[in-house]
Parts: sequence; C-alpha cells; structure tokens
Amino acid sequence: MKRLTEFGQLEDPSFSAAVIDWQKSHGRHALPWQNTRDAYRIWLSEIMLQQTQVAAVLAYYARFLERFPTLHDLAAAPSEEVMAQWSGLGYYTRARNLHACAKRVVDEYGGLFPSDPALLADLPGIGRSTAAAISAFSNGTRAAILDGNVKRVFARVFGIDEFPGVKAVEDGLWRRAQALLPQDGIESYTQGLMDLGATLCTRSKPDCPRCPLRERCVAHATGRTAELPVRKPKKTIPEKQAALLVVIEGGQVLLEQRAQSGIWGGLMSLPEVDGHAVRGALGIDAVAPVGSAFGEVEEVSALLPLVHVFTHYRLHIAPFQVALSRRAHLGAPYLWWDLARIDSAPLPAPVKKLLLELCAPSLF
DNA sequence: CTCCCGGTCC
DNA sequence: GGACCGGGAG
Repeated sequence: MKRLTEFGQLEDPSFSAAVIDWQKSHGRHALPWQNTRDAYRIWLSEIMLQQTQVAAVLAYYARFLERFPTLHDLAAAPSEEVMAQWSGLGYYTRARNLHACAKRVVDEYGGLFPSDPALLADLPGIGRSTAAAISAFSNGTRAAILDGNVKRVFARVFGIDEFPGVKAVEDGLWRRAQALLPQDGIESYTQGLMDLGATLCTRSKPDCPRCPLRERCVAHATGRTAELPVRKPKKTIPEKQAALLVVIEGGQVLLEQRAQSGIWGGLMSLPEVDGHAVRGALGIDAVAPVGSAFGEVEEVSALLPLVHVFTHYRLHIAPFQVALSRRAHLGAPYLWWDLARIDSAPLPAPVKKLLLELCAPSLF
C-alpha cells in the first residue's frame, strides 16, 4: 500500500521492509559501535565515519576509547591530546568540533546527549544527517539520514538524474528519506541503508544481483548504475572576454603576431582589445579610437559574437569590423595579409573560421 | 600518477 | 559554493 504524504512524497512500507530484512540477514552487526545505546560511543563513531571508511576508523576508534573512555574524560582532556589521537584521520575540524561538542554536552546537558535530533544538530560537528543517525541508534528516534551512501542508493533506485548537490534535488531527497522511514525498526533500517551503500550499492561495480532493492531500482532496470548518481559538474571554468578587430583595407586584413607565451602563443591573430572595455552597445564607439591607430576609420560595425572553449576557460569573442579609408604606417608585430589567401595564414581555428565566413559572401 | 568523493562549517 | 583531508578508483 502506497500513499502520498502531505508533502507529496510516496510512502512505501515495502521499501523499508526490504531494507530491514536485508540488514538482518546480510548487513553488518558486529562493528564496535553497534549493539549499544551508549550515545557517546555512537556519536564518536558517527563523527569518525564522516568522510572516512569503516576500515580506516576501526583502529582509531579503539585507541580513542581507550584514551577517553567516557564523554567526561574527553571533555576534560587537553586539546593537544585530542588532536594527537585524531592525527592521521584527516579533516581535523572534526576533532576540534568533537572536543568542543564534548564540553558543551557536559556543560549544557549534564553529560548526556539530548535525544532530539534538532538539539543534536545544534552541537558542533553534528549536522542534520549525523544527528538523525545518533538519535536513531541511541534512542530509536524515527529520523532520516542522508549521507553519501544514502544519496547514491536513492539516486539509483529512483532514477534521479540530476546532481544531488543542487539544493532543490537535495531537498527532494530529504523528503523522500523522511517519507520512506519505517514505523518500526529505525535502527535496522538506518544501518541497512548505510550497509547497502557501503557494501552493495558501491560507487563503481555495484553488486546488483545481491541487492534487495534490485526489482524496484530504476538504474538497474535501465542499465544506468554507472551514470547514477550524476557526478558533481566540474567547476565552472572562468569566462573571459576579448574583442577582435577585423581591420580591412584594399583586400587585405590586418594581422598581429601574438606573444610567444599565453593563449595562441606565437600565432598570428586579429588585433585584440580588452573585451571588457568594448562590450555591449557602446562597443562600436569604444572600438573606433582603437581602430584609428591603424589608419583613418571609415566605418565600424559589430560582427556576430562567438564563443571559444578552452580546457581552462571560455572565451567570448566580440569581433568588430573596421573599414579604413587610409592606412597608418605599421611595423611589427603588425602585418597586412591578403584576404584571398587567408586560408594559409597561421591563425587559431576560431579566428580563421571567422575570417573565412566573413569572406564567403563575397564569393557569390 | 591524477581524478573523484564526502558532512559540516563558513 | 568552496575548504577541509585521506583514501579508493582508474
């Protein structure tokens, strides 16, 4: 029986039932932070497990508890000792927050972690997902987690083909996570989701044949497990502007030898003007004085802008045609080139393309 | 080797 | 939306 929540998300008890059944028979049950309701131990494990895999955490967890057996021991310890125990685990903000959190729980809660996930999430180093996990494992509180593993499982099962880092997509995942919570057995369910993501629904080579969600998995049905979840779009490359002048006189175009270093190093190109100075409707007015360095300007007209993509930035090129009635005397790095043999000029591809298209109409 | 990943905080 | 770090994948 499926029904909609007030937020329009599909409830589906068979989902959590499948996860819980699988967790009980195939999940992990003997990790050092399992089989306890000790919030201190659960909290410590959850913080260590942020950004860090189980295998790496095991040894640190044991040593840490040996040195700081109780929350009070940790709160009372000098920070250097806490940092020393964390050394090698990475993300040292976690250790500083851990120590600060221990002190706050001692000071504000008498040494007992609050059971309300919202109060937990107010403590340093504990976000929404970690708060839910601690609360579920230590109190049986019905709260949704959404860590990297769960995002991956959901993205595949529900065929979410947008990057989960986008706010709206992530909000939708939280709503799903909430709607899918079981009425009972939150501990097995939460652990089951984590275990599924960690052991079967792995980033690469997921073990679909063993997955309890296989029959309802969109990614499996459509052969898209390798594409989901959608990867983080690589950071937006910078946008740069350049204005290029197509200075024409007597069937020749003015070319400029570019510097050896930098983009298009050593090639010929069109004279370049800083793009930001000549953008928009004012472009033509800004170009005319520049063009006058090359002779007596008869007319300036804007040509169709183009975009050229490099590996490291995107270049927006605003070309301007400058017609001269008389040439100024120009030496290096300038030279005049016959438009008729422009095809043989050592020009970068977009510039050659621009000039060829400019010449093409005259062929008719 | 380089690329990619990840909870929380800022 | 990037920084924090170490580990896993390719």
